[in-house]
Amino acid sequence: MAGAAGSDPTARPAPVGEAAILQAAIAVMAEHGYHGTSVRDIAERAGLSAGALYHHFASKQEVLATIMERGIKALLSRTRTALDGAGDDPVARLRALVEVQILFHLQDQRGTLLGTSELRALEEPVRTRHLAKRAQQQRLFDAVVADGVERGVFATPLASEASRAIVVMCTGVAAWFSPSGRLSGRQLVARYQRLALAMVGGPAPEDDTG
Amino acid sequence: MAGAAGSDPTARPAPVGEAAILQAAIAVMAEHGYHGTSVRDIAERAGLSAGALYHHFASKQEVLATIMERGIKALLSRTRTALDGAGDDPVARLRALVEVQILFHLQDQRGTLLGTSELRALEEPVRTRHLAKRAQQQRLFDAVVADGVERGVFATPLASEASRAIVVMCTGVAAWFSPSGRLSGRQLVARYQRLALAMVGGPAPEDDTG
Amino acid sequence: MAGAAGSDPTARPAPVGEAAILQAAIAVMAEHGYHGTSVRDIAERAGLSAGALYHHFASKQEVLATIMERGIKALLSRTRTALDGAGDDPVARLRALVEVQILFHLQDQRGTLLGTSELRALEEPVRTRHLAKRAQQQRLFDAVVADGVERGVFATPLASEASRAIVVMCTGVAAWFSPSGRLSGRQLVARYQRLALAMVGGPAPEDDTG
Amino acid sequence: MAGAAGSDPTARPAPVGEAAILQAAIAVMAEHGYHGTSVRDIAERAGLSAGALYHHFASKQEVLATIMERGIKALLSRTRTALDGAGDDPVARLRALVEVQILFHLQDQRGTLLGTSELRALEEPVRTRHLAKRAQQQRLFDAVVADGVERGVFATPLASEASRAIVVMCTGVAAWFSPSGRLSGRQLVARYQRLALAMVGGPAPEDDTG
DNA sequence: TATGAATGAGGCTTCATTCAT
DNA sequence: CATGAATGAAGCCTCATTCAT
Repeated sequence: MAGAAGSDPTARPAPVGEAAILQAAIAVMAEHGYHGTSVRDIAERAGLSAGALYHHFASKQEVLATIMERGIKALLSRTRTALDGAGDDPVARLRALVEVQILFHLQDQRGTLLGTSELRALEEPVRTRHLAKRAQQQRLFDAVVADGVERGVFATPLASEASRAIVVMCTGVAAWFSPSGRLSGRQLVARYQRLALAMVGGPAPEDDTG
Repeated sequence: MAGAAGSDPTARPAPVGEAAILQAAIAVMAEHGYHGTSVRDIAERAGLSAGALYHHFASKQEVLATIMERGIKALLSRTRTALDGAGDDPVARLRALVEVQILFHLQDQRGTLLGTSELRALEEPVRTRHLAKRAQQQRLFDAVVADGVERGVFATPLASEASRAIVVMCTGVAAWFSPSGRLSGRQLVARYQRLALAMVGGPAPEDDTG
Repeated sequence: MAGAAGSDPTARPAPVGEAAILQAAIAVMAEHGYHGTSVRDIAERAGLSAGALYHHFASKQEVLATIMERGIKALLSRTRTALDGAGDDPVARLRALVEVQILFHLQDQRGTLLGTSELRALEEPVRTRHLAKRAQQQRLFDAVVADGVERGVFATPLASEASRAIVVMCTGVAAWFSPSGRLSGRQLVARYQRLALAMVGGPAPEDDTG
Repeated sequence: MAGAAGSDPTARPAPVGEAAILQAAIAVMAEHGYHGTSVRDIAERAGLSAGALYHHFASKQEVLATIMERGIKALLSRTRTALDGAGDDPVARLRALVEVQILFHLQDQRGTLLGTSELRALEEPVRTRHLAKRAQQQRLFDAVVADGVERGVFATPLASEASRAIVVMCTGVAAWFSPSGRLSGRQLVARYQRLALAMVGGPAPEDDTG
């Protein structure tokens, strides 16, 4: 069994209980969607019976809500942390934003897919709360871009469109990126940083495209 | 009844039969997804009984397949037509691509949402065919960008990333655009054209942001 | 099959649809109670699948509500009709009340059992409505007894207790009466009429105990 | 905590273990019926977990059986004790029967409701044993009434109907009596004694209706 | 074509019961 | 004794699909 012996200190134990269910649900729901996934699908993948799932969550909907809430909270938190460590320069701040956005969505590709496609399956009031957090996240980008424009570092007349497009394109990587593909995650970050700077009319970087 | 009298020559008659079903299905499935939508939901919205739907389509899956196939074919066709009329200049060609991409997704916002989120619900072999068409569509963008780079009109070292990001961001408008919002469709086109040019390192345009 | 041939003109056709379901539900629920009866139990007894039941009723609860509402309405209606035909004499009126009460509960023993034991399973607001009708029914008895007392025909100082006890004892016959038992329904009516008159201190009748 | 300190010598300690479970089960089952009550409902109300309940009873059915058996035994025993203390006079004996019957059902209204409505949920062979005890109880009334008739103290020609009706009406008080209502238990006893005597054609009492 | 009843599978959830801790 | 996680059966209900009318 996975994680049975103590031989490999780096091996994570197979998740149990709540964690196993959430992980299974992310995997299955990302593939088939909320309505296309049955509680049995989730439970089977998590290694327990359908009924047992209800010892950890009150409903299938609560499973989705938990996934969505944790996901957006983690993204917001990591984004804020990145900004805190990025200093004052708008270029550095935008690059930090793109980096964390790309890395986050790559590490949690399936969660991201869920987050974008299953918003409609989220019931109120969780849905409204979730949308508010997404708007917060967008505003973090808006503020950096606006600040750069104000200080003359970014030259675009399309601050808000650029800001939204950057978020959209960074989120979009989750839909097509493959870890076994042509580019590594780090390379992708570098390229999208450059792309983002181009979109806001920032200074052209030295060659950093890996 | 809607569209009964011929008084208003611009009023489209209420669609019937197949057309009514497809229109209803797009509306309902865009909101709740394929698996979140029942045949009854579609039929009710189309104004007939669930059983009657089966006189027009063999299955719910066939309804989805029809929507998806028609959608991607129309997009490809309109894209090709736009390119045919755009002349030889890479800038004009890219602008034409962005224009048709944006306008198409705005005119059929719900169909676009379906196309991106319900690919997973499409069964083989339709799914593979659909993916091939999407790749064709992407390659039309890739070719224009690559051509521009080759001819020195576009300066980006990230041709393929930019090309994909342009498609992603244009498709993305369907998810947030509101006809009653700040920008008209035409203004949006102008701004996304400029944004796209910035992404590929094209020549900065005169001010055209509306 | 029941009702297949036209040979017996008195044979009622096997009920179908709604009627079959209600009849089946009364039978099964009277035996096992609302919560002890599954939708499948009802459907099987009615000769259809569990799913088909939902073409006729929105829920199991609606089946119960229909049974209960029809039952109490029929009882009230028959009671009022009986009073209308009973003339002015309190003795005749009380006898009419007892007669209809007994006959009704004998003809629909299982429905009566449901009505008394499954009130608790009835959800609001149907439950409150049902209780109001039951109170109306009781008041019809109360009025006859009070009138008899006022006019000196009944001698009891316990009008309201007697009135309630009469209703309780008449309703109670549904719980123990057997058509194959010692007494016929008509005999039972005669005896309970005499008993009721005794309870209100009415005039002793000639011998009418069958 | 309830009953924690010994300060109030009249306060009963909160029941624990078996007693708590039985008390909880009576309360919950009287309201929702056997099948409408889950083991969890009982356990929660008794203040323990569902699993713990199985340290005290082998099954939900055993809980019901225990309640029903203890109830009918107590009623029979108290009835016999009352008869033993009532002397030889049929009037006194019938009054004693009614008194104990009413008081018992008032003290244990919910248990009585269970006893009448959940007989059907009782499995064999407990059910048959229970019915036998109920018949015994009825026969105690039958015997007193028959004796009174034989000795010319009661004048009714409907001995067995009256006897059954008396039991039914006395049991029925559990369904409607409210301690906060118009009548006290003692008053109710007096009135039902008078009513019972009227039913058997016994001698009219002095006024004792409280 | 259209309907509405029917079906059998499957959906989410609850249940009585067991058992390791 | 008590807990809480687990299970397999079952409960209510919805679904996609079929078919007689």
